[in-house]
Amino acid sequence: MEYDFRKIELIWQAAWKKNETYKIANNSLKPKFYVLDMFPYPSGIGLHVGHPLGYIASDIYSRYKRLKGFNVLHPMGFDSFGLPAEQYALETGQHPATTTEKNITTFKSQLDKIGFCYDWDRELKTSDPLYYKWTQWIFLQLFNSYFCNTQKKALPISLLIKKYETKGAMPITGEIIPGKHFTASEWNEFTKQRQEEILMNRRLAFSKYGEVNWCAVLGTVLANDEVVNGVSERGGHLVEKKKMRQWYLRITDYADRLLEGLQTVDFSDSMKEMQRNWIGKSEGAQINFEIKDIPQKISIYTTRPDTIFGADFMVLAPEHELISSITITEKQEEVAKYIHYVKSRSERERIAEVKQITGCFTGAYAINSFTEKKIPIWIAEYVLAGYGTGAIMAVPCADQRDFLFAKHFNIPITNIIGSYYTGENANNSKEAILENSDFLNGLLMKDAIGIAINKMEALGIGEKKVNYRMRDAGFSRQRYWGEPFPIIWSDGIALPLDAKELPLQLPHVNTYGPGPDGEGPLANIKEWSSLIIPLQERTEKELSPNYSIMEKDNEVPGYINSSVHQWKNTISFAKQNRKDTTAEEDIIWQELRDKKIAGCKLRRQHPIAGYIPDFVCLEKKIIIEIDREYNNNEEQKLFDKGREEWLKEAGFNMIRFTNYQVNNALDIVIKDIEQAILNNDKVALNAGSNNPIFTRGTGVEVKRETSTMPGYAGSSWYFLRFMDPNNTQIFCDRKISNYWNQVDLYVGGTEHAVGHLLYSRMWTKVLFDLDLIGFDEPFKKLLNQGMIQGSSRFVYRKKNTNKFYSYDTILDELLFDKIHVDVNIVNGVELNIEAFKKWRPEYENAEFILSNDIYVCGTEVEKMSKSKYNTVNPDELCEKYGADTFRMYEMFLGPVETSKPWDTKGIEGVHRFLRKLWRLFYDDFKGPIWTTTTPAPLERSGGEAATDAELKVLHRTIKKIEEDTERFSFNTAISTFMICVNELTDLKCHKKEILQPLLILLSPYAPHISEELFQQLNFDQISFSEGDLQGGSIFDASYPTFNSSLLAETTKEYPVSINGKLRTNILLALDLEQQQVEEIILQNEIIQKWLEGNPPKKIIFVKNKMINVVI
RNA sequence: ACUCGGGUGGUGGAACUGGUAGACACGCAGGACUUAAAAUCCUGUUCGCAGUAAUGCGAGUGACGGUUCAAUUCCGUUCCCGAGUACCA
Repeated sequence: MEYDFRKIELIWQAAWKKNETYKIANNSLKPKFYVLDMFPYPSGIGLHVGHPLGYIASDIYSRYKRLKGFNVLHPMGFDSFGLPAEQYALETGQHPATTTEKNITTFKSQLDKIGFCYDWDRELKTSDPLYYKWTQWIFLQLFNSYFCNTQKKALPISLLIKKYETKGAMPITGEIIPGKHFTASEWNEFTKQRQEEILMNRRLAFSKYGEVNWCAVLGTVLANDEVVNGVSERGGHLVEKKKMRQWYLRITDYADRLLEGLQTVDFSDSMKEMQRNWIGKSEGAQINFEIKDIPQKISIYTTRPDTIFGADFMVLAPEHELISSITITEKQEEVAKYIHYVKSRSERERIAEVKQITGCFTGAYAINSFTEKKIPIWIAEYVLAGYGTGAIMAVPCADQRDFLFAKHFNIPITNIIGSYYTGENANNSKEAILENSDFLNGLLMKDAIGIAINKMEALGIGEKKVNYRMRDAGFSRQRYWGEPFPIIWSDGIALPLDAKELPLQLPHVNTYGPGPDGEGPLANIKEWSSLIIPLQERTEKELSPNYSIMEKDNEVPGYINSSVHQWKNTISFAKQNRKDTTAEEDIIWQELRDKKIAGCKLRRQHPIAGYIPDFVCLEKKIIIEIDREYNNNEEQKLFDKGREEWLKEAGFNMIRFTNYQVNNALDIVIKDIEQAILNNDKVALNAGSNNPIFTRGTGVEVKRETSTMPGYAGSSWYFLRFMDPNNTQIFCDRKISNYWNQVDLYVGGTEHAVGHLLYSRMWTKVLFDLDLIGFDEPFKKLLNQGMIQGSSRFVYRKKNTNKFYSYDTILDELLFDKIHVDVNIVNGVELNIEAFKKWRPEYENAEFILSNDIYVCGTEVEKMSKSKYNTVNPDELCEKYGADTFRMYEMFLGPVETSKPWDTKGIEGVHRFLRKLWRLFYDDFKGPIWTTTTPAPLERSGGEAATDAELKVLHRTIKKIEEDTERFSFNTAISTFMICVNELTDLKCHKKEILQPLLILLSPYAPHISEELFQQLNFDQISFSEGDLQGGSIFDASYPTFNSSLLAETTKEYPVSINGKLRTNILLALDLEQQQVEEIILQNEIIQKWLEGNPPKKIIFVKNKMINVVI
């Protein structure tokens, strides 16, 4: 019997699914282990060979841990909100929900072919309302919390309000600053707007005016990475900064804790470093300078307060707010000109011309409080408005940029560091002894820093200050395909929705273009965003319980509205309706007819009072309506509304869907229906009826927030939802999150180093502070996967001809067109000429100039991408070699963390290994050849016990595989398997005693073949050929235990070196001591040859290692 | 420019706290089986020199230098490649 991997893999994948082998319980006596892959975005292009690398690594580790006796959580889901789907929708008109769903299906089928052990019952999609309900809920927690600076943690904002009401906001020491401090009674006198404004300054999720990249031509706001060199990535249109109301997360408050937390997690040094750089903490001083003749003060930030006496000028950022008030009259024109110049400079120019020195003097002078010295105040673009205070004191002798600036504008330079300053360059050393520095004279600079700050604090002119480079995280996007904010704006006040009003669903739209004034597409849907309800506009008639659409309405199929006495008529209409259905109703009915949701049945066209709903759940009193075209008719809308009100009084809630939704987002429709029935907490799910307005809005200007949340919203907490994915009461049950706790192993690429990882770390800390979870770091250990690059192939066509020259015949590449060729039609570097001719019609008649009868292609390592024709599809490899081979080859390629180019060629070697393994069990002619000493009833017998040599091979393998898997060194583990199989083949070992433990070791790496052989070894033919796992899966076997005594040796082949250079090997007993060894060594012929009769200077002997003779 | 990684055969890579450099695999060369091919198996394969050969000698982990009985591993200088950050005061 041959190794038929196609058949084997299909059987076992189906069997594992059927037997729920990967289903994981939330409670177990076993210790827990949580392995997680970074949330993938389901792109439309599908997987290439680079994507599964990390998934395979985490899969191996999960299976290994399971065998080691852990309860292993290893889920998978999709970060399914995001721009590409929306972009695609803009281009093709297909709804993002539809394309996303399609992509996920493809993605999943690709993953399944590789045989991962995901518990698919826990699958998540961030765009699923049942999921983003909780994203919105957590947002509300952030909105309703503030960071307490004394306790250094998040607290409910209600505590802050209480404090303001009773104590106000007063300084602990020092003066009251108007606008910042207030008393309790002042607070209570403030208008609602003012109070909300103050609270907004403390909320962890807050809204303020911020700058966005606005592209007038595209009429939309662009993300930073959509702006390249100051123009839009698409189309190259001009992008300018525009102030708009935006949402932010106050991540800066968590900067210190994010830094401290890094010490408790096991991330790579480079990863921690990146995060530290991003946070960019610096300690220094904020110093206030008086301005000559002007009452205001300039506040500057510096990390080197010790150099204050070397401050020869001040520099303000061109955006600094004091500029207009300090500039003297004579300089005003010049300053205005300079500011205009700076504004006109595009981002591109500013970056490109970093070295160019520009600036402008304001004519104003600051005063050094220690010396009363006048210091000129300049403006220059090298000072950034966003960092520190947007103003610096320039110390040219100690800072290179200040130095260049001073030289350029001929500003005299004061030397405070003696010989450390050469006049050629600035010197930023902290080791110099200060001169010309008043009370700091004679001090070492690094000692002077603290002394200077103390003095400034004592004099009240400055204070110690910590600065961060990190900014608060922008949290709104003017886009459609994201979570809507559960926020209503009413007269400038942001009102949160109530938790029970969640999820606030994304309304379905037909166009995805931007809204007015840079708002997102949602702003176009007035019936969703605008919440001014014409309550008073409704007529008496509509509100009356007896309201009905009269006889004429009978013409409208599907809708009958009558008073009670028309009941009989109604029933016969209902019967008729059941026959005359619409296509959309049929679609829904197919989905729901036999499904019992929460034990409830759904009926179709079942009369309720005088009304015949499309579908109704009588038990839960929920009506489902599918709206058709005529429901958009204004008159019809009024009728519908009245009907809805009336039914509500009868206790029926109505949810509505459009035909469009049914046709394009059926899964969401079904899910909504299920949830409405499951919850039955009177939460109306449909956007139109989800309306908090009656209690909260003032009715003047009430509208929903039309921005949506960014991609990282859903991915910041998904690892928690995986623990308890179906909970309808809370985002994750506390008992369950206590059990699973942190992610023990998190696998993913470095591209998420600062974005996703920082955000999810912050969210975790907030949830921890609010006592919603019991740990404050999400990921205990991070394993970075390297990128798999593409190895591109090129053909060379002589310019203006159709002649292709083999790469090694080419002398001057410039005479040729270098063309990417599909790597799948190249074998190594040899082009498959026939396939190439068929590849593109224009190459059909191509001529080839060969070398040694073959066409050699050029090669280059590039990013793997469709456009470079260097992608390799995992499906094809699984088809050709099997998933086990594919998995092992990806791992065999090298360490998981390093990037490397893909080369399919080596895959044969791994495949050969699996076939060789198979041959330990099966002979092509003889069939099964394994033997056992203790045969099961149906097993072949007559085997002998394993020999010492065989046991040694096995146990050496156990030891090494365990060590290597434990340290994620999968490539060396695979080598070890190869060595083991090679050795067992040499030993002609076919003993179950040896082979079965080997299969268990191998099963995390090659699950299909291992399961197949394991079942064959233990159970009868009939059961395993059907994929029957009655006898238990190999994944529930227990891991072989390593027995060190089997490896104990009594002798060793010692390498003997002369002066460190290996000369010979000598077999010695391990218990020999130095002296005995020396005696033996000196007898050795080769050693004697090298000694040439002289005695050795020294003999170094390291037991069980080596011997070195020094001569 | 700064910070962090990394440079080992024709290729991917191995060598764990300094102790036999090149495991394992690809590729290549030769051979066996076969009418032939595929598949499979066997042998060789860091480079140079000498030898029919077993083998011996020399060089060798980007380059140069140092520490050490011994360095791919530790230290210093330098070159190259990759990643991240970028006027951050």
